[in-house]
Amino acid sequence: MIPVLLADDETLIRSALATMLDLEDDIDVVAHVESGEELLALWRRRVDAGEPVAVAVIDLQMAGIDGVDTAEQILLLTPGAGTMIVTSHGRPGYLKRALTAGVRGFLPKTTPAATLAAVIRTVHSGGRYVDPELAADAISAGDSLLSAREADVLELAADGSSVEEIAQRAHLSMGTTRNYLSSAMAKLGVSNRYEAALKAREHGWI
Amino acid sequence: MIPVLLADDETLIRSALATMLDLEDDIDVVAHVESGEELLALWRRRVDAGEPVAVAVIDLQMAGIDGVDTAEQILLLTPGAGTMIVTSHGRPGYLKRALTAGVRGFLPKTTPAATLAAVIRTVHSGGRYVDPELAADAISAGDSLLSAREADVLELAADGSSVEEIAQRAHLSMGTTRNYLSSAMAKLGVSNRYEAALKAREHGWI
DNA sequence: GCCGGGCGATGACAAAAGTCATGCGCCGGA
DNA sequence: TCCGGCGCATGACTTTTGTCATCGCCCGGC
Repeated sequence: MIPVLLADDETLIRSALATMLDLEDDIDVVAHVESGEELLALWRRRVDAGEPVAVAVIDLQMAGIDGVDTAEQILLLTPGAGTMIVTSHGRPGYLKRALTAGVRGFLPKTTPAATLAAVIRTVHSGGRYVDPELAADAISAGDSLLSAREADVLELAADGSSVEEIAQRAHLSMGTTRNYLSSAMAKLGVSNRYEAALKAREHGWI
Repeated sequence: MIPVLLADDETLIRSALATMLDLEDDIDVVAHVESGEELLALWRRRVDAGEPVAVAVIDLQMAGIDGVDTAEQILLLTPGAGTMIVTSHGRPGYLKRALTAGVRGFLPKTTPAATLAAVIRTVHSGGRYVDPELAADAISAGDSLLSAREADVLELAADGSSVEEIAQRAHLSMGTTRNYLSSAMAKLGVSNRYEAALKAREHGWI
């Protein structure tokens, strides 16, 4: 039996996944929780109790700490632990972040159900699995064109702030802020910061 | 047995929900599909074959026609049919749209799993169920402040288009477009269209 | 029958946003 | 050591936005 922990903030989905996985005879969903914090607490408790969990299946977007950060913390506690991310939004940037953090499975929620169990087994036995389409996207997307400051400023621009607000929040002058926005827009091939922010977000760069 | 049809574009979620619902002994998930179009086609086929489906459980956000539109079409085919919406994003505007369309169940995906089956039974027996929190939000949110054109124009502004593009797509002059944007911004209490679009979206008004 | 409000448009103006050239300091690689 | 790139900043300039006053048309309610 593979002891599995499940984290997803959508209770309905989480319960349904747990029910489905429990029908597999080599998978045991020991618990499911609704946040990264709870997952970490539970993971620690199981380790301390001498009943470690083998694989954590984590939703990418959750309130509080997100899926990748959660996985990162788990891997700090238990290097080589089996962690995998499940997500609705398959953005290449997240995949890259996840793989860098040491996550061994990355699946969009559009994956056929049978794949999930299969990937849990793969991850449990030390293997890796990344959704092929996402992998292709990530490869074609390549690295971020944006410099660190350009990305910062774009991120602050994403909620519709004025240059003045962005400048204040980034501790920059307004002129500098506009320069960064301008160069980010040029790199992304768009003509205003909102499009730039949207595009950068698509690429997973901010 | 209550014959149920399930539509959600996330295969993993859809299969998991189907598996879970099939464990209930009075619910029979006759099929699950990944789009509103497929759901409609299947619904029609079942009606023609004399084996009508009792309840359609539909995800709100899908590629192609969305959950509410799908439900609306179903209710056109089979007035009084049991339709319910399940969603990740509980925005009050959607709830209102859904109820107006005749949908009898509206649940966020954060609902406990047991509720889903219970609501299917409620809807099947002619009742209604709306998530209490969402209902409260919808009541406090109130009606849209925006006129039809203001909402149109804001929606077109949401992807970062210039006034010129918005004007073209809305078949308006640039001046008129700016006037609508301006009045929408005033009504929403913000100082640019991107903030306005974000705020309107939060309220479910666009 | 009149009034208000939505819809559509103009024109003029002020305020943001975006562009460009240019400057300085710092760091890291050739 | 020198060059290039990044980070940060100014200033001057153009374009795009946002605001406002004003106009006309049509519709629905009083």
